[in-house]
Amino acid sequence: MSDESWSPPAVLVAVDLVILTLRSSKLHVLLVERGIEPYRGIQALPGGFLNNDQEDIIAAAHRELDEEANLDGSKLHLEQLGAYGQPDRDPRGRIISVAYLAIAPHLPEPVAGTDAAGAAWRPVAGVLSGRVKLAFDHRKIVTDGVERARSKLEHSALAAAFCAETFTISELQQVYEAVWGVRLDPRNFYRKVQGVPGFIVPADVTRRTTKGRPARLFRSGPQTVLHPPIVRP
Amino acid sequence: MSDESWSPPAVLVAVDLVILTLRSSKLHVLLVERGIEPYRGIQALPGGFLNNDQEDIIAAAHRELDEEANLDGSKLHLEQLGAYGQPDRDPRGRIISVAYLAIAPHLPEPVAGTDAAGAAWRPVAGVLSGRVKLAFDHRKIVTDGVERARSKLEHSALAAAFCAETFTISELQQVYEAVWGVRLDPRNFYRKVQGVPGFIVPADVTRRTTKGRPARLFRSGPQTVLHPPIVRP
DNA sequence: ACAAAAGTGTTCCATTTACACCCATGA
DNA sequence: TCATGGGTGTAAATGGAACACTTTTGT
Repeated sequence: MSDESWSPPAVLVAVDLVILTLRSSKLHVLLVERGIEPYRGIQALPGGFLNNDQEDIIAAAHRELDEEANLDGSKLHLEQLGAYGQPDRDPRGRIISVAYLAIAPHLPEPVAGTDAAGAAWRPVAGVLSGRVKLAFDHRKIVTDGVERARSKLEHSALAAAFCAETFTISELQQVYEAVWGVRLDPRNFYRKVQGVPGFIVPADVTRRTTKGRPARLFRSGPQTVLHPPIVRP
Repeated sequence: MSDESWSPPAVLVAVDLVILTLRSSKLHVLLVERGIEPYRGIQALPGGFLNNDQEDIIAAAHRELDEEANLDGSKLHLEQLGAYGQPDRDPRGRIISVAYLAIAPHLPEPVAGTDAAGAAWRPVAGVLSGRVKLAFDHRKIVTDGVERARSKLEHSALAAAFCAETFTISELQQVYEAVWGVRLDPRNFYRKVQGVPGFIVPADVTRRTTKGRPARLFRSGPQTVLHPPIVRP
């Protein structure tokens, strides 16, 4: 404390990404297989170190999103989860990771093309249950990310980030059902969502059709906080 | 990326504390006057650098809580707010700050004795409105901390952390009113709080008295998440 | 015509709100 | 006995859950 020659320790800062999306109505997270030690061959979150000491942390998150997941970060939802800094979390030394939560829309493309070895969408259920082993403290980070997403569906317009630019109300319902892991009544959901001013706005008279009566299309509205909220059952 | 000799940049990591408490039924935050440049003489959050490269971040927060605010960290609520890492946030160079939110009970003691120059409880209203100037990005951090507290009052037992070991229901109500900045009906609040199983439990038949009918005393219950929640009006 | 999904109306029930009222104590 | 805050009862308003029912399309 009173040591004049003392100077604060410098540490390495990494960024890790919890990228969630919906595939066949199930919640998935993007994982990569580690190509180097430690945890070589084990699944891990995409991420990496800051590029230089002038790079903003969220800019590094955007960059990794592009490099490792081939996703245009400027378009999708990205928010900070927090800092993970247990001294022993990385055997290479003191590394503090700032984790981010990203939500990717369900794109028609088959898989995310990436330069990282073996990047793949994995069902979140397998990760949370512990059936999929993760490197470092990444399972804890995924758990926190999923809980954040679950919580934010209630009070924010986050659900729309899982959808394409335009979407039907039942597509939106599938987001809530997949993330929360519950079944919702389509009729009540329909009105509840419509009853939140500014959450979703009608997109033209356009309609899309698969089977049954075509649904109206909507796009994300101006409101980011939901009044009233869509509450979990 | 493909540069073999590249190594990640090391940065300095600091911890900043948003310590909230209630004084005369108003929400206050602990600020210190900076004794050195940059921002000498300006109000700032208590905080400091990691002690060494083995110190856990939350341990550093506990230590600063003790050093700068003379508060026993083991007893009060402490949770991470997030990492603040804009490259230009500190003119001395690249410093990433991990911010924590702490809730201190309203102690009978006059002021928190501290070794930092001019530590004092300041009304949060003055800080949020911009009337009190803060160093670095600390105003943003306080804003985030207060919003976190407001939000967590709804779904968690955080409010009890503002109170002494035992408290009356109307004291608990004052917490909600001060943090949310609203008036609540005492009669409905009384029942609503009692209707959440495990939130508060009766403490003996003991009672305290000032004016009017003495109130029953309660202590914090085992439940940390509130079912049903206490919702903001 | 039928299946399937979209969208509407309505009933029932739990929760919330507003407020009248009673209780226990100090001065 | 009066003022003051603690605590209870209750009726009206609100909002959510459940579900019957109508609409619009493809086959």
